[in-house]
Amino acid sequence: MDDILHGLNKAQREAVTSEASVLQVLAPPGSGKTKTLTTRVAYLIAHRHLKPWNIITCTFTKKAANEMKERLRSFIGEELAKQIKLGTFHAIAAQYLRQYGQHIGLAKDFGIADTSDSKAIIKRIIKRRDLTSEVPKALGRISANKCKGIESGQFAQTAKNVDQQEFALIFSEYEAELMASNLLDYDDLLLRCCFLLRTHPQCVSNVQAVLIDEFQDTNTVQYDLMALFAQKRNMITIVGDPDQSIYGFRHAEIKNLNLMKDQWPDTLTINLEENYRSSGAILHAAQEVIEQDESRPQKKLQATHTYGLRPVLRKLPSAAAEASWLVSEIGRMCAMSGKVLQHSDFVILLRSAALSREIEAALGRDGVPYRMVGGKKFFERAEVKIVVDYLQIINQPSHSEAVERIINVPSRRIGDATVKSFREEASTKGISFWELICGVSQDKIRSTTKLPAATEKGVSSFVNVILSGRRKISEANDGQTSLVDLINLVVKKIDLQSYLKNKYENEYEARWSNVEELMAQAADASDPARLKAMVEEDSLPTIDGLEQRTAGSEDILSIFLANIALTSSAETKQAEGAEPVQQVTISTIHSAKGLEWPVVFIPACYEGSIPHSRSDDNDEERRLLYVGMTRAQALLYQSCPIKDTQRQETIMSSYLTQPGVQHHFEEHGPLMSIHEAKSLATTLRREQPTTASYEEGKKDLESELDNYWPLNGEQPPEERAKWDYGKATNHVTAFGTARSASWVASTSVTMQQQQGFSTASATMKPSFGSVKDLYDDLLGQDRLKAIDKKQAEAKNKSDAAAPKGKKRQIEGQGSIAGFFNKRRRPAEEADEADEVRGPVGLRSAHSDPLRDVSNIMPAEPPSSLPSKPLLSNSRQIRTAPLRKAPSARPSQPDSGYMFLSSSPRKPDDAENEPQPDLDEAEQAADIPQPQFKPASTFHTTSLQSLQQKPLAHGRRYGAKPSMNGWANRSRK
DNA sequence: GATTCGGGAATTTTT
DNA sequence: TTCCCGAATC
Repeated sequence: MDDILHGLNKAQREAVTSEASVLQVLAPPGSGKTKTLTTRVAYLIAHRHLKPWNIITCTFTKKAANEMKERLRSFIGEELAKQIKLGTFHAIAAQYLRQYGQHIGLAKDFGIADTSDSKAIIKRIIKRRDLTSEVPKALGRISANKCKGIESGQFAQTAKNVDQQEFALIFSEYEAELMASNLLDYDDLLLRCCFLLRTHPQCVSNVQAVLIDEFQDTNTVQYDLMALFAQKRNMITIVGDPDQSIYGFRHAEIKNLNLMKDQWPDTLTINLEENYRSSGAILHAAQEVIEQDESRPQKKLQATHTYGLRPVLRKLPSAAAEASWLVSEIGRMCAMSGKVLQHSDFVILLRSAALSREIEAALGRDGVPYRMVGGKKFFERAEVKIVVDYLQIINQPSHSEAVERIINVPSRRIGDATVKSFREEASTKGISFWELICGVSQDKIRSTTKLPAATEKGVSSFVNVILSGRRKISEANDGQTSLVDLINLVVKKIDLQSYLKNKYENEYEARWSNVEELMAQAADASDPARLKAMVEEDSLPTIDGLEQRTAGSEDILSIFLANIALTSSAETKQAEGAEPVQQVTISTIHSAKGLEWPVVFIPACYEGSIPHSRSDDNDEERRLLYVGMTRAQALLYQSCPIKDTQRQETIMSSYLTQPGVQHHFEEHGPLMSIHEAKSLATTLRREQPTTASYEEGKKDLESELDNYWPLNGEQPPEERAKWDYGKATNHVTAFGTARSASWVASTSVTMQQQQGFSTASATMKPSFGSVKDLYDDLLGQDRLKAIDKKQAEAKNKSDAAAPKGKKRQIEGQGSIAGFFNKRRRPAEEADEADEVRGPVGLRSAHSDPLRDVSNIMPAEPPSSLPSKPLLSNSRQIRTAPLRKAPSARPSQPDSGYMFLSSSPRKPDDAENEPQPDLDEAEQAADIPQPQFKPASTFHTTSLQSLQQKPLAHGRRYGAKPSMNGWANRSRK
């Protein structure tokens, strides 16, 4: 008992051990939700003597399911853990349908239609009927209805206006086509399972407990399914957080929380309130954002960490600049943190996967290893999909979608027209597409479709591939089924290698390695031990008097394919004993849910991206940003290019420009003094960096500061010089100066402020300028030369060795002088720019800030103090007022930086606040926290596989984003 | 007449 | 990458 409960706080413990039959655990991000749920499962088994195979646990993503499985394994051991029915709603539903589907007239080998199948079907219906509906809209509408449990017949009866009737037609034809191909779409899996459990409650008569993760994301059908799973004993535990509801587009119903209370009036609700993940500064900022939603009930959120480093909100000239800044910050943080941070500690969270382009390119340029999660999935990559489609058809030839998709891949001179004719013929003859072409090629059917000789040959070669595949399976039935052999057969028969070589030329290797990856996975799945485990895991407990169809080894292909359809991520298993690959993660915010990283970047924070222009639920977009922000443990970066990818001016996301938000952010990356590096390590519960390791890390750094890109989002001088040559005068009149080297010149802020009134930076607090001035001056005068000197030395050194990352080195800067001039203009040189800069009013007050600090320090801290505690009745950690700073600012640069960055706690705290400080953080450190293990839990792109298999072709993380396809474009 | 090929445009989030 | 269009090609 103690073992299991060890390390839980009071509320978590209460939730885990609760006697309540129906239990809701509501919990903010980072409060150990999933941990609580997992522990409860273990507790139910160990102390309530529930049988693992009678417990159903549903998650929303495969990833979450795997995480939980992993954790359970360490809790109750491999044996027990694998017997728990744990998976996504869809996976569990599919399991029930495979085993009991015959009771509702479902064929055993039903296929699962993925989105592209569904789209293709709808598209065809619309074309055939000459309708005006748009495919994605129709699909969404179909899904919306299905999620609410409305079937096509029902809808047709209530359809009134033309629009509804047209949709009713699409809906019912869509259903008919699925049926004809023996396919279930994602919604069908849930719906049919509901139907099964309603009509045959015996199927779940064994179920003792049902647990649901991320309950706020359930839709109506999933809710029903949950209730049906639990119908015998009504033992339900859910965990969730309405603030993290980001699946409205998938018809999630937050109402389900209340519905549950209505349905089971004795539902017990337990709130978890303590956040163990993020630094106080990050929580404050995130809280400020989520509280903009006024319809939202107030909630407690208690930070357990120190305030830490303030989040960063950075402006940059363009998406490309943003990407390159981001990559340089990753490098800088790795170096400046005294070895506390490494690549795998960073994640880049995107609103949409398409935003990854520039970032992948920038990472590639600097040779930073990365992997992409979400976005294009492994099994949807064209070359993989081809093979998978062949397998689908071999497994189940009635899968007409797949047939149509690849009958002409590689080209067999079977074009759209032929396909269309076949399709129509098949439907008039009442047979499937496959049956038709099979008959035609064997001269058993006289086709009405006229075929040229070449096409006819193409058809029979296609049929041949499928038939030999099927033969292979039936032969293998008595011996060993080998998926790998099957794949090899397909690959050979269609000569996939030549096809890929032709089509992708220089990308061929990467493509082919994806196919190899698929084979590796197939090999993995057909390993006898693994196969046995798979079949076992896939089986439900037997129930007396209920006929069950069991999976045999001949079903390995079915199971393999079903797994593919229900898998968002193909995890590449880490080779045992191998060093985990250190790589940065790129992910969509949606896919990052439930996970955490030490450092989080959220780029492209502008209107249209987040909130997304296509979204109609502003609150959900805000929650999405909140989810993104709260993934961060120690450091959060948000950024906004002032021009988007189309070079259009952007407006910063309104969530970040609301009054009260901006002062939670720093305008540039942290200075990362050794003190800050130590505090970072504390938040992460890692070993403190030593002075030696800190200095060591900095050695090879090009710049110790986030100072290359001007804070106002303009181009840095060098880049401007490139682009604006000859147009400089315009800029002088419009912006004050073309040389807006705001990053270092002591006076640049003056200019920025003037500019601020006419640009987005108007939200900037004027007083903040002086702080920045001081910052700049310190840099300029005290530290700068030393830094540069060291850098120049380092540079000389590294020049001798092979220089890495030369992207920002400036041409003709062989001399150190050139380096100084261009990279870090010393303050005295910057003065000459003043003339162009105009009024210097503000500047006069602190022309010598080093001597006269008190003059420029505002009486009250301008911006760094959160306006209010997160909640009035909770103990909060605050930053110290800056006013203490002058005295705290001795001549040693280090402490000066410390104070400027305003992140570490100040002596004031001790007097004013009951401080949950280091001591408490250390207490918290005793609590074992959910540790995310990126390398083993994530989908890995082929880029990783490229790295793991030493590449034959010498291109690792190449100079271009080789996998996202955009590379095609730049290829001539 | 059908197929292929090239160029240009658009691309939310997930099971 | 996919989709669409129109022109070149079989």
